[in-house]
Amino acid sequence: MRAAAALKRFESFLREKNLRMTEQRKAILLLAWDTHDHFSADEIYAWVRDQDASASRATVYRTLALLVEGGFLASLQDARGMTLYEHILGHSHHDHMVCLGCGKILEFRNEAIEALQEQVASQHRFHMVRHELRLEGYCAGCEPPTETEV
Amino acid sequence: MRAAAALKRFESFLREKNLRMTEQRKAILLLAWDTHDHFSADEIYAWVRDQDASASRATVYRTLALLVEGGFLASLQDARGMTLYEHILGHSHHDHMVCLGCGKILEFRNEAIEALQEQVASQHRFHMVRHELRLEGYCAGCEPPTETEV
DNA sequence: CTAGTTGCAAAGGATTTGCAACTGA
DNA sequence: TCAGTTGCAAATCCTTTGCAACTAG
Repeated sequence: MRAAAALKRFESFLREKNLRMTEQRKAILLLAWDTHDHFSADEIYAWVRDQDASASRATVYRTLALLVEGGFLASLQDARGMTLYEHILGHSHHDHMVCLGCGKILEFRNEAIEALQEQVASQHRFHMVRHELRLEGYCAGCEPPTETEV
Repeated sequence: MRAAAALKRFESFLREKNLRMTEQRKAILLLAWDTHDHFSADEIYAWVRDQDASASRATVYRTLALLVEGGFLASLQDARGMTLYEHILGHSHHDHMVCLGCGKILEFRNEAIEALQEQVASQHRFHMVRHELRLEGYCAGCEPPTETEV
């Protein structure tokens, strides 16, 4: 989904909740749509500050929470447990491989795994609303550490 | 694996790294083996304090990190993002369903999902060392929130 | 107008760290 | 003995919150 369309959806989302569209909220949504990478709260805060030096971290965190709630962004954890975000509206769900060497995050989607998750959940009469699958290891460019490096 | 066996392994692990077995480390390992539930750093700290009122949180955190490194414990995130631990040595790997209603954590294991993960990783020339699969939703005893409750 | 929003600064909560006193091997 | 360990308190890091001044609708 393009940024303009996402923005329209965000406006509807806010209207339905009797919340207001503000300059900061608009800027944060657009910045999130501008990157195809995963970003941290602090990174997007820096980008917001580039546009508006008076913006606060508080607003960034409040807006990120809204965007996650509305299904615009998804959050995930990087190798060190830090929260990262990515825009997902209009994108198909995917899972992540996190490289413990360089920190790079690879995305993948596997229909069979998705289907099996649904199956497992329903077997346990569990009403699944989301899931997170993270594979940790070393990407093609990074060697796993050897015994002696420990 | 029984507590006594785990303790022996912990001793070997420490010896190999030129670290020492201490009363606190022993107590923490045994307490971790005493529960079949997931526990937080603060919970095990409270249990340690029951035995030795002078023990410190710092030691608990340091020891938990050691136990995770040695493959004695695994860590996972609960519904609120808090880190929980569980003892895993000698237990087969499993994944988790986290109830957003009551916080309960259900365990499951699905061979097909495990196999597919391996397959996906190797397709991407990714050397997987561990993975975490978490399904979030509502367990059989908890109703999903309705629209109006939001 | 006025409920919702913001920036600020302070609070929060989990975890880590520096350090001097201890202790296991 | 002496490198490794501990408890303490302070420090960190990320995130949330109270509040008075703003602002969208």
